[in-house]
Amino acid sequence: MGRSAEVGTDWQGRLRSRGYRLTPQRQLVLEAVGALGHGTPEEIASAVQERSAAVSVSTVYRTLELLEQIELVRHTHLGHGAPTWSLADDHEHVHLKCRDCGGVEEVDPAVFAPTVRALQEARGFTVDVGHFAVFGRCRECTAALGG
Amino acid sequence: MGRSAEVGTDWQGRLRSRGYRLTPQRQLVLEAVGALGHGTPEEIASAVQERSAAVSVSTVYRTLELLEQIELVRHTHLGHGAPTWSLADDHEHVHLKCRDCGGVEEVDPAVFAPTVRALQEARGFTVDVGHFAVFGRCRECTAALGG
DNA sequence: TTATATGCAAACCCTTTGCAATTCC
DNA sequence: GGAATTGCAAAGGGTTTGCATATAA
Repeated sequence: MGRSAEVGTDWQGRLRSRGYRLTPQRQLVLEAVGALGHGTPEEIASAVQERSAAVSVSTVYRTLELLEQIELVRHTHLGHGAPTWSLADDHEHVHLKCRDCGGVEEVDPAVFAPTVRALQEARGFTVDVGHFAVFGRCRECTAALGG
Repeated sequence: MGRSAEVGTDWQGRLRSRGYRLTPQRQLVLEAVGALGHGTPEEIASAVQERSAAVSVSTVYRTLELLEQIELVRHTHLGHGAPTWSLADDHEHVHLKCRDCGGVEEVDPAVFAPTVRALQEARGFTVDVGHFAVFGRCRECTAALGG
């Protein structure tokens, strides 16, 4: 949380080259995602509004969708609530979500390499390991179960 | 879809032994999940209502939660919409969801064995492979991308 | 100038909740 | 009889949409 990342320098070009306009809102959203590291649309909207009062939530949603299309940001589903957004070129990782305590830990995507390879070969399916969290029970909660 | 499964015979005992009551609504929900194979709360409610007109949606939600606690049903998040519920003792599988066409295919959980083992050893994290779908791009959509 | 982007408010989907009436045990 | 369960309707979170206004190019 709060780990900040640099926004890449080519974002203006990525927008322009596809005929999209460069607006203050888009810049602010992109910077907020970078500054937050992870954030829900609500959190991103708050961060943006600290800098510019009246940026609407709809604009945040529309902007995130747009920025995702041009691969500047991505989002992950951690569970029931809102998804969390981060910069696309930030260090990728997989989220482990505990069913009992609700805690989220991060793990290197390399752990999934054998599975990713197997699905590619068996099904021609190219996995995006980070999009959904991995669900289960963490060490502490397993221990607390007393088993 | 629509693949039906038998509801186990001990469900009445599982409810009673924990002090829960046996109600027509609970039986109907459980049977509907079995008959549907997979279903969203909305779909389950519809199926139930064909048999008994005025079973409310709230009851379906409350019942699914209860039946999950006593491990008679389980649910999976396939993406943005409502989760899909199935019988707990039905053949377990992992869902592969395509980012482009939105299609869902099923795969044997055994594919995840190496990853599950690695997470257990490295983190003490016990994975429930079926709870979230695996996201990516299916063979057809990859081909359609033109190489 | 004008198509694109925004703000606002209302609508939307999915789910939960409070409460009075019902029902299982 | 009394606690557990239900139905209803309202509220809740998260997200999308229609439309008039504003603005980047």
